[in-house]
Amino acid sequence: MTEAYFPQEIEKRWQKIWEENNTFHTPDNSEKPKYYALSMFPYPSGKLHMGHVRNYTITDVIARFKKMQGFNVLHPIGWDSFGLPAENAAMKHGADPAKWTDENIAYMTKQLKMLGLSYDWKREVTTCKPEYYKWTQWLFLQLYKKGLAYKKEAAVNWCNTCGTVLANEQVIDGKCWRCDSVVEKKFLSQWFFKITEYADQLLEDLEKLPGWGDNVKTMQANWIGKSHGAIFRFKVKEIEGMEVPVYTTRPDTVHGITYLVVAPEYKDIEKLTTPENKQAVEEYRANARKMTEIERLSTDRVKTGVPLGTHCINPFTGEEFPLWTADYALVEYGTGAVMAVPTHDTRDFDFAKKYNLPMKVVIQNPENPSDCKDEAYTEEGILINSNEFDGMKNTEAKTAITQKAVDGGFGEFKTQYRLRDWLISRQRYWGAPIPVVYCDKCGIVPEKEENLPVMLPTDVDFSVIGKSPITTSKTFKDTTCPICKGHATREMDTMDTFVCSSWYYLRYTDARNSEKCFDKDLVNKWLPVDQYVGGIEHAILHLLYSRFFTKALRDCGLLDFDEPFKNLLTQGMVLKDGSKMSKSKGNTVDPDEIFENFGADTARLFILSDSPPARDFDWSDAGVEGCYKFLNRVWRLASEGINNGDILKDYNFSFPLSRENDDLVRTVHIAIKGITNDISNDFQFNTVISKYRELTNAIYDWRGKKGQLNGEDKNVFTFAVESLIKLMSPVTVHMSEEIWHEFGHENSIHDEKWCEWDENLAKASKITLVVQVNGKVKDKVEVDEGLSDDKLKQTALSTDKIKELTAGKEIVKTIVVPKKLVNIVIKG
RNA sequence: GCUCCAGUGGCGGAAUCGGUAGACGCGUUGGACUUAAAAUCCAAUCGGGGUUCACCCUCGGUGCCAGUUCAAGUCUGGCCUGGAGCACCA
Repeated sequence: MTEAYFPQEIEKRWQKIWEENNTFHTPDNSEKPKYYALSMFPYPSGKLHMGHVRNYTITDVIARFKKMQGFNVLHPIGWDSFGLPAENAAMKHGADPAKWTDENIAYMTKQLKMLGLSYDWKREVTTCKPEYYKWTQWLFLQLYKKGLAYKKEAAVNWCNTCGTVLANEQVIDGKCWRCDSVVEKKFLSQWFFKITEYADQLLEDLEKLPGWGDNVKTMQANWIGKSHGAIFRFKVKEIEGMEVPVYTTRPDTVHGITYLVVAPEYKDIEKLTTPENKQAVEEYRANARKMTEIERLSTDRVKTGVPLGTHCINPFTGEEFPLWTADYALVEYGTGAVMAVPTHDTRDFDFAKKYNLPMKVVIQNPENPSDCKDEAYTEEGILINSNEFDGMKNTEAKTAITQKAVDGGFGEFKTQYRLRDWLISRQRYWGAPIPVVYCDKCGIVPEKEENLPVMLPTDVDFSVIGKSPITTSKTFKDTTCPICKGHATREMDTMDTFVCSSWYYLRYTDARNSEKCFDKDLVNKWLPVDQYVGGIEHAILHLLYSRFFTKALRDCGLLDFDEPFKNLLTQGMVLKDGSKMSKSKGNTVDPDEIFENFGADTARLFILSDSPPARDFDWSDAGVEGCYKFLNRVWRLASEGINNGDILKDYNFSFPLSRENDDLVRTVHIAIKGITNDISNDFQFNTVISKYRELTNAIYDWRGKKGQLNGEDKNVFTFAVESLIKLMSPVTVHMSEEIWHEFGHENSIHDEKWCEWDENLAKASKITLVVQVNGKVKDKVEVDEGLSDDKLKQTALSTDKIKELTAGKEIVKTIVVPKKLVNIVIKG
């Protein structure tokens, strides 16, 4: 065995052998229990970045560890390959998005293989290939049949730079998630998925996910935004038979209403406007349309509005109050109208102050009454000025008042969600075409399943500006109606790429099936994913959509489970010099360079070593070198062992051993136990790696003390080094394999069983007893493991130091913590 | 404003149940080897004070203030700071 460690040569060689031997193929039929380890699949942007390296290394180590523990592990990879960057690149360079995408996939595949990842490449999926998007379209049709896909005219988010609409989830701070441009509102007819129908399930089933972080779960819960309240319907005084319904979470304040607000886009607003007010209202509405989302939704903005001239009647009091329009009411939420109680709502208060509208206090804290002149009182309290409800606690009044409305026929209890339906149409080329046609006679007609896939046309002109390139195709638009065979035109929009990524994890179970989306038995056998690993940026988007898809497909009879991802690990970002790696900051580290200079094993080891997976990780060049040195140290231990004849082909030793050898064997067992627990317990790879180092240090120390090794020593030494190599094998996949073979083994170390430990050996023969006086450490004594509590107490009390400290003092009590510590409580 | 997460040496971070705070590493300093360098190895490294000064003793220390306890980084209450998410959602 060479004395020097040459990772590049070793890594290339083993990668080739593994590929030839099909080492990481996953059989569908196996006696072993299944384990599905999954990384969020990449967008083929061109090259891997360190975030990918971290993500895939974490999942790979988990997959390998589980495999060694005896599971049949599914660990697949694929490409989320539809999307704007390919199309933008095509427009810029006049290339074909398909070609651009294929080239990127080819390059990144090479990089993934260089990282030594244990993927079953036979299950690779690529969402932009017809054999995949055929099934994306097929699933769309299933949702359509279920009434979960529908088209409607709505106020939607429009990104002018990307030239397409966006889902609510893709608007961050009023800006496009991709290009950061300010998003506008447009009224367009678009395709939606009815995710709101699953709002309650999506919320409640979060409780079925103890393996998800609280941060992700609360983000989803907040996004769904369930609230309890009431609908009240107010008669319009001036218009016979006309009513304005409002949604409120504060029915208890209904006696304090002094005006009512409808959104500028409210459907009946023109009817509700008197001729005298028409001009002002029209101007206000036009102005609101012009404003961006950001301007409109800014909370710091001074509220504005104009009166409509009409009035509503409060059915609880008979009072009349004016109707206004103001853009602080949102047309998409609730009923689009708000009952305003300035005394008990800060927004209504601000508005009422500005326009000098009346206020009426109806809730009061009896101990500290407020007149609500300076600010709204939004806390709990007792009702006043509320007729028969006076004196009631407001929490109880919510129910009582709503009940009165129910009984009177002018209201009901109502649960409301913030979640909106998922807008999936995109006015872009590089996506899965929505498989519907518009027939001159039959209207909207879904494409027949046997006609799938609806192929993306290739005769398109990418140089067009201001419209989707797909519209330039001469072959795509005109078609025949599947029902009447008459003339029809195809839907020109494609699907949001998040639709493609909402089901890819299902396709891996049966990736090559050309007859079906997936085999039902296979999908139910492999799913749910046992461990999903990816970035926190998908906390709402991809993870919420996938959960919705799973539930919807379950209801279509395609799946037997409710939740796709049993455990979720959201890995932290990879930072450099304290900030996120990015091209614009110029602080990126190229994985290729690291592979070339240090090898993939060093990269894998380092990316796991310094921080727990969920935390951000600061890349440091010194840290990489430190890991490289450590691997050299392990390599030397093995190569010197072989070259000196200290490594035996098989080890074999029996107890009792000499003291030092016994200690080393115990150290190995302690390491096996610790490393196994650390991986099993939230994948604490940073402490796993520190334990690799501790074990390595211990073996070095032991050998340093021994000098020449005798027969028993060689057996123990071989056991120790071989255990170390095996424990490291999920991380340093190539080096461990190389050393394993140098030690004379014929099989792959990756087919080996994980190391086991003996509980009796996984502890030191001696323990350090800590002796405290009044809770402060005063002395430490080496004692044999397994002494009784009484014996420990006696030992503690009999040391010179403790005798001195306790002399002449009263010992109040003595607490013994078995195998650890004695605390002596003294007085005086 | 609301919600969640975090706060430990010069740095990344350790510390099952409340039981030796700072594992392991990075960095720094000193030393060995060497003509020299690289590599490697050894040692020191939370702060203040003391001392008979390689040992040792003592006090303080996990964002802040209280509390529970024989014992608190860990539990409880109240704050402060940073990060993330949501935000005119009635």
